[in-house]
Amino acid sequence: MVAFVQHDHKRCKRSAMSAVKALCEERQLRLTPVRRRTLEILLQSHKGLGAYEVLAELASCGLAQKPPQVYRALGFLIEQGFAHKLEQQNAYVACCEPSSCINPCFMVCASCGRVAEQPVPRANKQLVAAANELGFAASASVIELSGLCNECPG
Amino acid sequence: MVAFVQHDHKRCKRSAMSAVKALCEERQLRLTPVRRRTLEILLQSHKGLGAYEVLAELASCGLAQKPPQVYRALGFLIEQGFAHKLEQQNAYVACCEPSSCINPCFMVCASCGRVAEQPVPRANKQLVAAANELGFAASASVIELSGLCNECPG
DNA sequence: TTATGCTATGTTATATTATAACAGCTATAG
DNA sequence: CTATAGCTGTTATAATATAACATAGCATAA
Repeated sequence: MVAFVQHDHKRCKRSAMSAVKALCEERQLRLTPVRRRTLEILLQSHKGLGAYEVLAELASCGLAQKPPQVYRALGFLIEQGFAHKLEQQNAYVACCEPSSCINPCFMVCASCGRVAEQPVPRANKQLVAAANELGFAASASVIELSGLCNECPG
Repeated sequence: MVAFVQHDHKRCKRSAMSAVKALCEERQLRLTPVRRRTLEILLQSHKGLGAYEVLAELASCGLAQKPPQVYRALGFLIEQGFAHKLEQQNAYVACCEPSSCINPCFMVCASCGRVAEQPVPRANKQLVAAANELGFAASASVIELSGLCNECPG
């Protein structure tokens, strides 16, 4: 869940993947081979992956060869909240809590590149309230912190 | 200051520009014609502008013709905190408080495209604190809200 | 079964955003 | 003046992303 902390990542991947499967059934969506593999590739990594890196992986197992294919798969995953885009990096990460995640905050380590996703309900409330006071009705947020994780000495 | 609210934008531009001039003297930086004009172009607009839109403007007054030129000018302005990049849009905006702005929040209207910049010290504190608890030392933040401004009916 | 429509995939081509690398110019300090 | 540090100009190309259209798979209802 938090990339910076020791954890059983296999378990973490399995649980995200099975949550996604369940959500797809619920929503009557097709978790096709490309989509599924794309998610697996993202789950594999604790860093954000560029679209073309994902494409290379997909290509290496014969599932896609052209940019539109990976962008479609990523688009599907993002629309459904199964993955996120890190806007700072033009990179993509799997969502670690696909069934409950809204407006998360991403922490990106400037040294090792690893990314952790964390809900920040209090900060979100602050932001939405501040925006409301200016007459702005916020419907989505991008929150990305950069800095150093606990394993990378400053 | 807040794009969504009626205000005397000429005054607003003049004040940002003179703050930048002062800061450049203070910091012994050269506010060259390209840099100055780039800032003017950004100040002109309440929306984020793409680098190539800025370049077109610069070209139309004979100040630059090639991408590296505009990216250099934007790089300078951003480094100095005189402008910001909207990561969601790959667009650039002038900073409205160049002498005091840190980790601002941007509100981007999904309908009219206008952008407002706002300091959010409380939310920033929340975020940094939440990150610290996970052992992450945050040094910079990107906070961008999208939604509807008060002039755009939902 | 077969027609129908919807969703997903495959492919070509191209748009958009951004940077590397190097040559030449200019302001300024010594 | 002249050395130098920092800007500027230019070529070329990298990296990211999408439009548009053709094809295939699948669900379902006549």
